[in-house]
Parts: sequence; C-alpha cells; structure tokens
Amino acid sequence: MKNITIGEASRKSGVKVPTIRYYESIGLLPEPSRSEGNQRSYEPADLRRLTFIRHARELGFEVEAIRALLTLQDDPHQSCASADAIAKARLVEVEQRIRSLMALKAELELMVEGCGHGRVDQCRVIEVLADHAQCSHAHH
Amino acid sequence: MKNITIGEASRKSGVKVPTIRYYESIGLLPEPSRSEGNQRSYEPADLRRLTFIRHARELGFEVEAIRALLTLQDDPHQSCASADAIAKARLVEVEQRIRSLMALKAELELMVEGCGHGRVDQCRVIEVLADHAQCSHAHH
DNA sequence: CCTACATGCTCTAGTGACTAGAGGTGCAAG
DNA sequence: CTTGCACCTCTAGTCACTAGAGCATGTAGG
Repeated sequence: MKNITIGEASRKSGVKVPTIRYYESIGLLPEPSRSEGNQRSYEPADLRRLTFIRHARELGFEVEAIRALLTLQDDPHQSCASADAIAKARLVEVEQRIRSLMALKAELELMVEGCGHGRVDQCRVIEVLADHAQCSHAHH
Repeated sequence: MKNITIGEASRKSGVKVPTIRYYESIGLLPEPSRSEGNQRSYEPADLRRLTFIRHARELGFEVEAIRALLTLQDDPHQSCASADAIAKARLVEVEQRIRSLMALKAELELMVEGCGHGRVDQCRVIEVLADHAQCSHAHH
C-alpha cells in the first residue's frame, strides 16, 4: 500500500488540509477510501489530481473551469478544443487585468509622488480620490 | 433643496443602488435624511463621498482602507502621512500582482501555443497543468 | 499499558464586497 | 383611479476558502 493520509497529501500537493476536504465536498476530488478508523486514505492518482487542481488555481482558473478541465483529462480521447478554449479565455482575462493594473499603477505613482507630506488638505492622494477628473489615465 | 433620491445618486456616482445602501449599512456613508415617505434624500456632500468611495474601490482599495482615507478627509488638518502610506502599500500590492500576472500570461501563452488541437492525451494545456515541472517560469 | 499530543473527523459559521429576491410602500403620469 | 416604476426592509446567496468547536484516532516515549 502506498496510500497516504490527508496531512501527507497536503504536504506533498501544497493544498491545505481543510481545502482538500472542501474540494471533496464540492466534487472536484473523488471521495477516497477510508482507514479502519475512518480516516481518508489517498492513492497516487488522487495526489496527481490534487496537484493538477492546485496548479490550475495558481494560474487563476475558477473551480468550474477546473471541473471542466478535469472531465477532459478523465477522458483522454476527447478533442482538446475545449481545454484550449478555457485556457484562451483565461489568457484574455489575464491580459485585460494586466492592462488595467498598469493604468492603476501609473495613477497610484502620481498620487504618491504628488504627496508633499504636508497636511491632508494639500494631499494629492486624497485630492485625486475625491476628484476623478484629475486622473491622468482613463482606467475604466 | 438640491437633495436627490438614491436612484439619482446611483446614476450620478456610478454606484449601484443596493451597493449604496450596503455602504450605509457598514458605516462608510452616513445615514441620510429621509423624505416624508421614508425615502433616502442625499445632499451634494454625500454624492461627493460616494464618488470618492467608487473611485477608491476602482483603484482596488479595500473598504477598510477607504474608511481610513475618509476619516483623514473628514479632518483636513491632519498630516497626510497615513494617506500616503495607504497609497504606497496599495502600489506595492499592484506591482506584485502585475509581476505575477505577467509570469502567468507567459505560461498560458505557452500552453495555448503548444496545443495542437488534437486529442486530450497530446494536449499541452492538460499536460502542463498535470505536471508542474513543465512550467517554464517560476510564478510562485 | 499508559499517557501525551499531534493529527484526524464532522459540522457550523465567518470572510469580503457585494448581489438577488421576496414582499411590501410611495409617487407621478395618464 | 390605476398603472407601473422606484423605493423600502430583510434574508439569503455568491466564491473559494478559513476558523473554530468538540470529539476520535494514531503514534512515540516511558
């Protein structure tokens, strides 16, 4: 037997113990077999699935997207067009998010630079927030 | 009287009606006076405060940070050092988030490029997700 | 064999920042 | 007077966890 406990699975996959149980509860991870004392016992396949999930979450995929990707993975004869579509959609999201964060960064930099560390009534941080027209970059 | 209803305040500030009521409930916005028929009646100052909040939220400030900024704004004789610190902290966060999103973007692009649109067992999207070691960029 | 003590179990509730819906009231136009 | 929209309160749901209570189990040392 190379089955492992939930704690070990957590250490090896980098997913916290309560999160593993949560993934089971929402059906991302199959219910594992149990030890005599009712403790979860994970096989190598479960660990791979868990690592897949963690990696996908780190890449910002939503749980529903991961569910779809896992279904694809479970049937390797399917076309991978859906997987490709999911990844592409995520890529577009990420690119958009980067653009808006760059605009935001520019605006924050201006605010911070403009702050003369005096009193609030001369503070550019407060001023810019209060008056949207002072934004030099359209970010929305 | 230039007082306005919640719907008008919503249109002018760009904050949705239920969100305005939510801000009131958490104490970001003061309780406005009411009309005879118990409807909220907003003054220009409220509208300015609402616009301040919306702008700060768009810049990604958390509600607690906004609460602090509003307290500063309410007392314009204070030093603006705290406002500056809040903005700087947010700037650091944004810069970090941009860096990690760029790494992520690179990885997603590789995945999408590598997908030959064949079957799942040859799909790079699935493969990379399953085997973290294939990541070409350390993003975590 | 006993005792600590870490690890496991289930269950409920909380997080942030809203959003949705039910079920009712106010108000202006036709 | 009636239609219909905007407003009211209140509760519950969203996402992806996270925290905590109150127990059971597993393991290492004495």
